[in-house]
Amino acid sequence: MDETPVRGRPRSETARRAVLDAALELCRSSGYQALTMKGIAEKAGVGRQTVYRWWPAKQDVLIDALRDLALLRAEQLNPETGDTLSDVRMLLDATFSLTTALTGNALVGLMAEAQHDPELSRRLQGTVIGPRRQALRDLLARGVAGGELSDAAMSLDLAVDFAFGTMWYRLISHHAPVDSELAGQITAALAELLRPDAARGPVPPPAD
Amino acid sequence: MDETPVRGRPRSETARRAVLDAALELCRSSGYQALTMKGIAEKAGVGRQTVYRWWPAKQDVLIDALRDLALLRAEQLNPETGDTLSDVRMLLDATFSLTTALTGNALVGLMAEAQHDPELSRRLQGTVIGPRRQALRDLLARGVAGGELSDAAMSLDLAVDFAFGTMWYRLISHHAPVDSELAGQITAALAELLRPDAARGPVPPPAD
Amino acid sequence: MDETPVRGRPRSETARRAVLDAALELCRSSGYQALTMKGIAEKAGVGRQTVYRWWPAKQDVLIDALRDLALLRAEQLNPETGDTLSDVRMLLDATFSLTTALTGNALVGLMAEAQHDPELSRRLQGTVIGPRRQALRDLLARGVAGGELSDAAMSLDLAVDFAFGTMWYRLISHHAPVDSELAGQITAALAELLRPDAARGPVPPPAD
Amino acid sequence: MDETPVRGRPRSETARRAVLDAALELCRSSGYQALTMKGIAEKAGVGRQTVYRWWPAKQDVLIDALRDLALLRAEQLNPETGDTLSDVRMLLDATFSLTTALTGNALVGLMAEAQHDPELSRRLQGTVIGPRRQALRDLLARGVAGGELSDAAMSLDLAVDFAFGTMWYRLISHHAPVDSELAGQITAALAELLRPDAARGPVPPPAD
DNA sequence: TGTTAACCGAGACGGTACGTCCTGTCTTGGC
DNA sequence: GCCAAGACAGGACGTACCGTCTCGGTTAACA
Repeated sequence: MDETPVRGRPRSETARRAVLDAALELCRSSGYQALTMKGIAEKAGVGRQTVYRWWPAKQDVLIDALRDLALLRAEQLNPETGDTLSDVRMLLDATFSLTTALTGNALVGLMAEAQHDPELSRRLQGTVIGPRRQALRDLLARGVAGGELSDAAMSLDLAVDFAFGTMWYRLISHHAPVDSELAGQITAALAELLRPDAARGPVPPPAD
Repeated sequence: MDETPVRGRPRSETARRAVLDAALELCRSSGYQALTMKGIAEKAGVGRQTVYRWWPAKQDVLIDALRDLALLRAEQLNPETGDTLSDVRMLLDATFSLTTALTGNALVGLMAEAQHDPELSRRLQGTVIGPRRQALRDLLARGVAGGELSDAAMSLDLAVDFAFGTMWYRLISHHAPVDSELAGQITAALAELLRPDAARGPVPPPAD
Repeated sequence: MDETPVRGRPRSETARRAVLDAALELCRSSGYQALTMKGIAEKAGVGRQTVYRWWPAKQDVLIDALRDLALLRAEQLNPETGDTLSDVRMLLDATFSLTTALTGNALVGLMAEAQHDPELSRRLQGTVIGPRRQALRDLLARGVAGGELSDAAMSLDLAVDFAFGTMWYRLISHHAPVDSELAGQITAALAELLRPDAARGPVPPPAD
Repeated sequence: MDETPVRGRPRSETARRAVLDAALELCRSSGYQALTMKGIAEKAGVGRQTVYRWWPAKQDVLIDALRDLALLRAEQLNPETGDTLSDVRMLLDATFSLTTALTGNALVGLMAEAQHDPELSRRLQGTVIGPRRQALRDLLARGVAGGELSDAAMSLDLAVDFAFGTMWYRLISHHAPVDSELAGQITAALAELLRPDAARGPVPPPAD
């Protein structure tokens, strides 16, 4: 293979972990806005240049940290229990369990930052948002194909929006927890909305 | 009454409007993170102290700006057309129309900032989030009371989460617009979920 | 007059003095090399920007500080006691008394820095070096014109070099003090070298 | 003898020369302040550790480089032509010829650095300054002993200060060259000041 | 003719000063 | 008293260099 020959002192895994851990912890305790490259370096007991050497900005540190976490718990995006609704519930459960207190601030802060950083937005879509969204949609589509579900009355895209929208809404607003019970409730609601015999109800008149 | 006798030069309405407009415009064009008290003052052509005199922080400027906007369009949170679903749709329409390009950044940025600012969180709940949420819930509750809807299969709170969660999700993620069509789709979905003859389907077993 | 109308908060004389004093003191105690803009600001209890606002680099701070000192003691470069040698001695005395422990480091450091900073070199020549040198040369020239001295055997320029060269040599090398006694000895030597009846001795053959 | 048996790869003379040359050249072209261990290593095409292994600081590199140069041209500190003034002139010539463009920056920079580094000061005195100074003084003392010169009117120490002070003054201030002509002029002046029949002139009154 | 140990390059490491920018406060003159 | 201007103390930014360290490779004297 074209394994580039390593020259010079190899990268310190200790420093890498210390930085990622410090970033998540600081983000949890003080919030995304207060998160600072300098603060990360000091908390991690690491030189400032060591942070900048590997991550251009605090967003990159956080994304790496989140990816590390996700990899650890990447049970599976595609549970395949045979039953579509069970698969849905397991996917939602697994997803919700990633939105812990440790990661909540980071996720919301990153999403906010992405409002005016298209590149960051693209990366978040590609790593954090997109795969989960696609996985759920695929599950539902499989259910439709198998006859368990029907998208006659409601588009699958909107169904997915319902599920993850509720999650984000609660993550942002904190008016209710994002837990396993919510996963069950959402699964039940999706079952209702996509039940095979559903017919689209009468659409209310436009609001003009 | 205790009308405090005004002394000295009265506050300049011109400066006030210039500051609020500058804040929203800068937030729109450069994002919440890049928004700066100094930047607001310069864009508004106003001394820095003039901004600090009336608003302690950039959040306060934005909240005031948003309130001004909302007041302008506060047709009503409670349309009362006689038909619950029509009322719901109108409320959603009115709400969605406030999440324009001009305000989207500000809303999301404020919500992110509120993650670690309980006071800000409280104020947002009291002004931006809470009233709309309560208004929708009240509409649905009235529909249940009138027999048009039923909360047998799904709690009204979760129904509200579906509606506004989808809105926030799209505001954050930009994968689909927040428009009148969405208002119609959500209304239809709510009608389905809360239809009087709905029965809660079998809940899938827990994932553990 | 075109007195520009002052706008905004006026410059703080307190801060100015604190910076100049801190710079000289730090230069004295730790040396020119260790002198730092950051260090100056901290020692002066002043924001870093306040230093940079008025002085681009540490050299500029030092030059200002030295100028302040020199102005305070600028009795006169041209004593005019009637007797040329007395004038010479007074000029040397006044000059040597400026090369205190407080300023020695600064002077030498600045001169060293000027080795590769033509602009700094020019400014030092114009403020610190040149005027003194010119004043001494003028005094000697006046003595020659008055018949008290003669430049037959030795150019006045070299005579000036002898006087100030010895001063700088001792400032740099510290092998002997730069004090009033030295002023007397140099004056006597100059009197000898420039005595009216001096004739240039036989020049030794070139070394080749 | 205690010749430690050399084991392993011997020190690279190539690297040593490259470092010394790079240091002098960088000091000449960019000045002492801008001289950097990193810069030296890179210019020399040598690892940074190779520089630090042999020289603790940039001063040490320069001193070694200067010593190498001096050794090459160490014609002699003690010419012994039989005539004291000729000897003096040859010594000054040899000394001045070392203060080339290549070494001027290094010398002045080192002297400035020595202001607050007693150890460096001591080493410079022992290698660069002291021996030359002592050699000149010895020459003059020999002349006094032989009756060619007299220290009745002026101490030999001050005479030495005149000679080397002028050199340093011009090295620092660049207002005139340090060349063979200067050596001749200084020799003539010393002959005048130390001529056997000189009598100390009337000392001007103290300035106070 | 291997062994072997010091050499050498490269470059990551924890630090620190750089000069810039923004913060929130203050202090002017003018309106 | 409000307003613009702008100086103030403070702190984070991202860059550059410091001196130390830790790698893989090289190389020459010794065995």
